[in-house]
Amino acid sequence: MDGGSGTVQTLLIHELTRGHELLGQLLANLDQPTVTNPCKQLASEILLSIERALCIAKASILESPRLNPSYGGTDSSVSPRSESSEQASKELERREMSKKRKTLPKWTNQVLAGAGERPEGPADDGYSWRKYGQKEILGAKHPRLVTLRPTIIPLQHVKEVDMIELFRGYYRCTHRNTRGCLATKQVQRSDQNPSILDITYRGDHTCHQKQQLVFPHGETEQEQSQEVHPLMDRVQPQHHQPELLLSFQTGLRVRTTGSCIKTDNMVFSSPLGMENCFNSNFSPSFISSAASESNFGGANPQGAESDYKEIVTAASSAVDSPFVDMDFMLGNIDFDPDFHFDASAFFV
DNA sequence: TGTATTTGACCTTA
DNA sequence: TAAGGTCAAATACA
Repeated sequence: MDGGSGTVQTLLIHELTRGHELLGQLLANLDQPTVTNPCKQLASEILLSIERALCIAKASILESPRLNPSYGGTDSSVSPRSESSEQASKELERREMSKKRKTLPKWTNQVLAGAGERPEGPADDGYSWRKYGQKEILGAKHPRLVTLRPTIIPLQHVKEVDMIELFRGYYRCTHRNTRGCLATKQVQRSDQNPSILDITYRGDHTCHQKQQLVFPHGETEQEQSQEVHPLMDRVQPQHHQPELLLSFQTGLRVRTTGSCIKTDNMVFSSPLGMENCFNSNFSPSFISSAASESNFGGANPQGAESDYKEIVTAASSAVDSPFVDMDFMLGNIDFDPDFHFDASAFFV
């Protein structure tokens, strides 16, 4: 694996070097007050370059635990150890995993639970999930409708909606063991509106179940929009996506505040990880409720026939993740002339 | 027989 | 200490 991390480091150095060079060119151009377009282009290229470097760095960080022989996956090749040392090791692994999960980006989807909606939410969000647990929701506002235990009440006699009301289901990526994919999701009935399911996703898929890895740089945004985050393709019919992108390009200003990137009416705080970093222009978190309304409002061709629609609400905890602040591609966004980018912060 | 789900126990965190 | 989250053995299913 050392070779792999060496390649990553080389890429990182290459991208940072290129960013530095481009920045030098930009500074040279800034000395010519009449020339503005090259500056703009250079600024875009620098951002892309720096962002690639950040993604590479993130990947390097995320990969590193797997290089560690004590990584908590199922590794049958681990040599036998004494019982006590094995226990201590397991305990250590558990704590490390716990810390790691805590830093994973987290975001929530709200899904209208249609009739027959399964507790795990949409039947297909593009990834395969494996249920690993279920817990009763304590302190839920909505009263219990049944006391559910399959051994007490036959499942066929219990409405699924009743089950959702009582429990939070825990799901993880099927490829967790085989590919070390740490993505998980939790599904529960919304406390505010029982007809809505809250689906909380945590962590990005590193298993590449659905996405292709890399888009050719010159690919059109429409082509890129066909390959969206698994959550996005539930948000709206795909033919609406170019319009959405257009709205980003024309109607929004981008500003950065701390680790979040905001627009005038929404907060960008992407949960995307390495795989999406290179091929997505936006994440589910980009869709504010306002945007959802404007795009959904009666124009959804699926309309009432649709089993559900998703309302992407927020990136609830991504803010405190050190990995999320620049996780989307700015290449397709025209910069506001007033936009100020302080690249020096990246070189401290 | 392999894979997915269920569920009680256990661990972590606030 | 209670609640959230995860593990892993038992069980179900294709």
